[in-house]
Amino acid sequence: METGNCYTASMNIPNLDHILLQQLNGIPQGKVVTYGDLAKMAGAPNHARYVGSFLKKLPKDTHLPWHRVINSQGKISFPQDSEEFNEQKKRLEQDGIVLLNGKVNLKLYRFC
DNA sequence: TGTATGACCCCAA
DNA sequence: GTTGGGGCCATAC
Repeated sequence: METGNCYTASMNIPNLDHILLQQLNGIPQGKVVTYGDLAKMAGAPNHARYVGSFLKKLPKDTHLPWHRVINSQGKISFPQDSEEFNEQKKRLEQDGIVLLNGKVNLKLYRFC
């Protein structure tokens, strides 16, 4: 199906995890989205925090572009002294996304 | 059933 | 542009 990106809905979500997976897979290389955006795309405007829990549940060796998900401030939700931070930063740079002062320019790289 | 925690968001100062 | 406080939902104990 043609990815229902940028779709907002306020209805009950039967399998939010499944939808989040689809939306996550639908993020093209070189683009990023915020937790709230991903949740909104899945039809759950206020489930931004759930997205974080969802990503945390993902296996470490997953091939999903979890690194393209950042907070609304354009920053990585990990402490700079964390391994995850460097890993995500490295992956973003691989996608052609440049981090300025540890922040991503959402104006340029924000999907949707 | 109630409390505490989390890869968060929005708004105001 | 940055920081802090309050609020949102779901999971774990």
